[in-house]
Amino acid sequence: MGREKKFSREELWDATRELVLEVGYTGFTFSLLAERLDISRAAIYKQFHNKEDLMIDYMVYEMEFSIALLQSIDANKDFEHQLDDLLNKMYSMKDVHQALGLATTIPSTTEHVIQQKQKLGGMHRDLYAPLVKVIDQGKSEGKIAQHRSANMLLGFIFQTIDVPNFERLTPENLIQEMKEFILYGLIGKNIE
Amino acid sequence: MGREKKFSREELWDATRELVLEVGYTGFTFSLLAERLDISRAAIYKQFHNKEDLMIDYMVYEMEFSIALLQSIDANKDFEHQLDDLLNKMYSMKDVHQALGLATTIPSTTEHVIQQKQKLGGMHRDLYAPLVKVIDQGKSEGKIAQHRSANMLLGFIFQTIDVPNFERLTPENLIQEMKEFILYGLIGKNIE
Amino acid sequence: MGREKKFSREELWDATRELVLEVGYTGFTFSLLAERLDISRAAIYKQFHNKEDLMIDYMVYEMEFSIALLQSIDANKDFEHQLDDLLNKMYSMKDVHQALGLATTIPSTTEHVIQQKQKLGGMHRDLYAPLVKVIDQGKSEGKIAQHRSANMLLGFIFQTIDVPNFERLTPENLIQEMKEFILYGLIGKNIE
Amino acid sequence: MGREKKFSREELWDATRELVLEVGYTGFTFSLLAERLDISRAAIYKQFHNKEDLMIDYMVYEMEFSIALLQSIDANKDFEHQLDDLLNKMYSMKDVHQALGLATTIPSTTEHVIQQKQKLGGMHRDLYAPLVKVIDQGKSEGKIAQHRSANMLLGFIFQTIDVPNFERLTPENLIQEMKEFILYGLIGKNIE
DNA sequence: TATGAATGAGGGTTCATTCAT
DNA sequence: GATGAATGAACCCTCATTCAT
Repeated sequence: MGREKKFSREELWDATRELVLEVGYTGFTFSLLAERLDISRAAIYKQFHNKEDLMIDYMVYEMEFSIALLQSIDANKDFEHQLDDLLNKMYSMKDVHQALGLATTIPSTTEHVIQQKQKLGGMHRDLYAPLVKVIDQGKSEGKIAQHRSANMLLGFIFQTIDVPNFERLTPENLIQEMKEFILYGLIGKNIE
Repeated sequence: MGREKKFSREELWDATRELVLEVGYTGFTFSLLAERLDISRAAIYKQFHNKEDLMIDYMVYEMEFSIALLQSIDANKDFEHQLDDLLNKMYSMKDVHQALGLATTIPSTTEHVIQQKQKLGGMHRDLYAPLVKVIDQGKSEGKIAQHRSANMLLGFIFQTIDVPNFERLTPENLIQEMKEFILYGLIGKNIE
Repeated sequence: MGREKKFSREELWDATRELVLEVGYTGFTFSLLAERLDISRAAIYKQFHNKEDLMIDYMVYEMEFSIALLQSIDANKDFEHQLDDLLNKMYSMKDVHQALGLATTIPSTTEHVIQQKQKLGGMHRDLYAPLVKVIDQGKSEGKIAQHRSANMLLGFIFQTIDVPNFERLTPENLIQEMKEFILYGLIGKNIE
Repeated sequence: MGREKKFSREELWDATRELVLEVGYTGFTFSLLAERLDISRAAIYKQFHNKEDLMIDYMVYEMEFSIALLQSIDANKDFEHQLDDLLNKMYSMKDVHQALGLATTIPSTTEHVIQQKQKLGGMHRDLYAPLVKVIDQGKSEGKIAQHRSANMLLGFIFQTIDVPNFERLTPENLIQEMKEFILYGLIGKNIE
């Protein structure tokens, strides 16, 4: 009963991601989204009470995906292989990660947004958990000094992933560069 | 003769910087700027044809300041001291640097914006020039491998500077952490 | 055979009355009505082509009820007792009467509305008929001057019923005040 | 400096009054108002932050006018002449009075509205004050019983003024009818 | 030159109404 | 007959920009 939906959640989130990456959070409008999905603005309002509700739900969706992705890192491999895996996966979610950075700019006007923001806060820990394990593996292998803060190191890694690719390296080469920098810094491995 | 300007460029740029940091590029409006300077919006329009023109000019202004700052690094010191100096200076322009990051989001609608964007591209090189010298110093001291791309390394450094300070370290400690990561990566100095 | 109706007319008019009194005519929406009856909006549209059609039909329904109520005034009692009865009954339909006042604000867009508005006009006479009898009784008892227009006097009575109860009198006291004013005006009975 | 206003406050309030009487508070929109004044909607927003602010200010304006009008009743005349004067003046503000009745339906969303509502409350007393004097005059002349509540009686008078003119009497005759009803009620003067 | 006033385009949102199952 | 989904028109409001003094 009732007629068939013209657009699925999947389609909606895909279009949302595209648009957020193209025009940013403030540039993102229901008009644009509706146009891209070839539906009316009102149709979206049937499912989301307002723009903020939609955006925060989108972010939770992306976060869940990211968590699942990072949780799939094989904890049985050695540190270097785990790091490889980690960097590849983080690189694949690079764009989305930037979009998620906008979460902080969503004003908390509705109860729903407040709740979802709290949820996102909790998910942040879930996202970091597998990464902390990688760092720990590094420490247990004696590769990383015990005293270094995993959070800080992960912060650096996340930042490094977002480096602009001015030199237009291939993803493989770019990731290789990142890996070298992340592991050994400016000084590099081969020196001294 | 004629009426005296009610506001100087200096005041205007200061107010612009404050506002951009407070509300972001999209939140930045002529209304806000006029209010802060206690002048009318129309007065600003006399000097800048539109919002984008003003923003791009502001960025050129900040870039010039940044270039001057980074050019003041003493090329006679050794690599580590230069790097220290570099990081401290970059840290002090951290916020502005983030604001500059918004440059990419300015749509190129007017001829003026297109020209200034090109100019900014050129200035980017000027900004990097003193930094490349630091890297070169590192290479000449045998600290950095010859084959590594200075641009890439600088990109990493810039990214690292922007790391979020979740652990609320003091600036001194934060810079210390950055330095260690930038120099030696995850692996760190004391290992191997 | 056919699905059973999920809601009766009675239920629908009850819900309509509640809502109109709560939110007014313009605040009244099919969404609210559907929600209160726990059915879909479309189900209402099956029975009423549009909002105005429903509202005008609702008013005819209320009018019929009001007519029946006022017709129950016992024409055999004397003037004062009839007036008592009248005021009590009018007071009990006070809210609905106010709601009916909104009828005039319904735009006559459909043929149905136009017809029903005419019907309402006719019913207005039916509503007034028993009241005119009360006035006539007053005249025949020599309480009311023959020359006075019954319609006009009834208009005054209806207006008086709607007086705002700023002093928060009990209904009994309020009705008593009304009665005194309606019968004797400002000057009052006990004077002269 | 700056260009000349295309519309004065006076014009704006006149157009507002017309529209409110034509379409009611909820039917009143900035679009309609702008169209009638032949200006853009945005021009109105320059002067009033939102619809409610405008409406509440309009009501204060009308209230001030009404107060001035009623204060001009000559307190030295006798009761009947004062009442005459009163009814004539109230009749002339009949429409506005109906519009003022809508004040209660304005939602209090902004601070400004809340303040103005309080102000209106105070003005209500100012409006009633000269009327209470008329009642008092009636009492001192022995025309009105001492125990009767002036507020209640004024409520009745206000209601009576709003009676619908179904019989299309001339204003003079209508006022005459009102006066008779208000003074002597149904029973009338000449009886007993 | 600086200003107050005015404007048009566009964003967020609601609602009466229609359509397809 | 009942439903869920979709729609377009209209509303409130903001903002970049222009105009006339």
